[in-house]
Amino acid sequence: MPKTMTKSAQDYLKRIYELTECGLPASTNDLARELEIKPASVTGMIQKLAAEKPALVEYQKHQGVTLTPAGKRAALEVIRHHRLLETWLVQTLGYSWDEVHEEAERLEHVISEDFERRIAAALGNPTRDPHGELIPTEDLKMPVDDSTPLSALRPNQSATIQRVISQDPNLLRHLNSLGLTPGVQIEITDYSSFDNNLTVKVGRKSNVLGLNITTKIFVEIE
Amino acid sequence: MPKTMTKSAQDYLKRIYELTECGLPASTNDLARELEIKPASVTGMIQKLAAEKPALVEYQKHQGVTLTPAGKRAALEVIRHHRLLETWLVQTLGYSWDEVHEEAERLEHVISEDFERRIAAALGNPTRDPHGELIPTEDLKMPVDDSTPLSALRPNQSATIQRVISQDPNLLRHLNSLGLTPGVQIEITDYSSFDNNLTVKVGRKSNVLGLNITTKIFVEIE
DNA sequence: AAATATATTTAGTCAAGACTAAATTTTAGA
DNA sequence: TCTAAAATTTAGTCTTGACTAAATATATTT
Ligand SMILES: [Mn+2]
Ligand SMILES: [Mn+2]
Ligand SMILES: [Mn+2]
Ligand SMILES: [Mn+2]
Repeated sequence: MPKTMTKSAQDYLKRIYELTECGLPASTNDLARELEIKPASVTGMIQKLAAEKPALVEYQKHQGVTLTPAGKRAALEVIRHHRLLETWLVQTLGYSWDEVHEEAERLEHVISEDFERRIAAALGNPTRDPHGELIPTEDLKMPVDDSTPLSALRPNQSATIQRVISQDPNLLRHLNSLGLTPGVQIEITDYSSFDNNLTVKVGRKSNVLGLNITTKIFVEIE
Repeated sequence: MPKTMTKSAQDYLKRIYELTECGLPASTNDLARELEIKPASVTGMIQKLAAEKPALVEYQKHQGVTLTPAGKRAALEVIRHHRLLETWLVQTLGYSWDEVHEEAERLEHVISEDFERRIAAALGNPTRDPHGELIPTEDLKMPVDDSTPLSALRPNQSATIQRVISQDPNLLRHLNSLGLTPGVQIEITDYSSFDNNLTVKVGRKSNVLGLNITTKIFVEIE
């Protein structure tokens, strides 16, 4: 593995991991948008990552990038740091799930492997972070997630919320106020085919949720 | 205050603070040694810090540097981070006092003010770190330390260890094994004027300590 | 199949922060 | 006080990772 890894390289690899989870290469433009870096700069960094020995990304001009095994390991290392940190900020310092992302984004690059092991052990080797995202294992395998988007459910189905994919603090606070957080049981009571709204019952309260929300909540059907 | 502050600038300011505690300006060479950076590079950075608006250091060629009020505030902010982090790593993650310095050295630059407040509160606003160093207050005042170097004590004097100024893990482990840690009561039973060795009683054990050690332990005389 | 629009890459620039080698002070010794 | 040593600064270079503007390749329309 490459001796040192800059914060920048780590952030690129992490984003490439996320963008290629669907199986397709990550495009320069998508990466640029996610990283908030101009496309020209992204091309430059991609070429550098591809030139490392061993290569961290597989790159062909105009065809996007994918991670090599070494790049994937590096990405999973950062993602493990990030998700353990978020979990730990929530559990031990009383952060709420909408406050942890930014902090973890900076800490993830500087903690030691020792620190990583200590917080993992202190938390009891958790498998999911506060948003329900799976935490890569210590040997850097990403567990498989078999959850379904809430948007795919229909009336009379029951489910448990597994994860919420959003880093938008406002949305997270909103969902929290509705009681829509990982672990919570829900039931679908209505569906409108016109706007794809779902009526979701949590406890004794019901809420009508649009696609913008239901595609971001993933559940396990019962 | 300057908008952003790089890790480098923070490390420079922290070292300048430490080197100027005695009242004298910090020399280029001393800074270079402490920072493990070549003197020529130190000159360059000093000039940059002096040119900031507001200036962070007072600098006259060949005369060394001192901190301006703004530079001192920035230094104390980093030192507060460092010492709170060390305390917290020891208290909540089971680090020993010889393991925390390196980790804190990296974390100190990336934690938010929110994080700082949270760990300070969780620790009960501690006044000293695991080495007994005073922690700057939230409003960035450095408490005064009235402790005496152990080397100044003579037979029949009793004292309590306040702080140990060393970042050398080997020395710290050695002192730990001798029971010479902050808070511990000691008594001087012998002194040799030839080599300045002191015989120090801790509990029921006695140890003969040379100047290399006795100048690094600070005590409160009883 | 052109023509246009979009995406991507190249070329050249910049700032930060380090380094080496050479020049210049300052300090200390004889 | 003059000289040699030590400390410090200057000048010029390098790497990293950004940026803009311009060139080129790919995709989408007509
Ligand atoms: Mn996150
Ligand atoms: Mn990050
Ligand atoms: Mn320390
Ligand atoms: Mn540091």
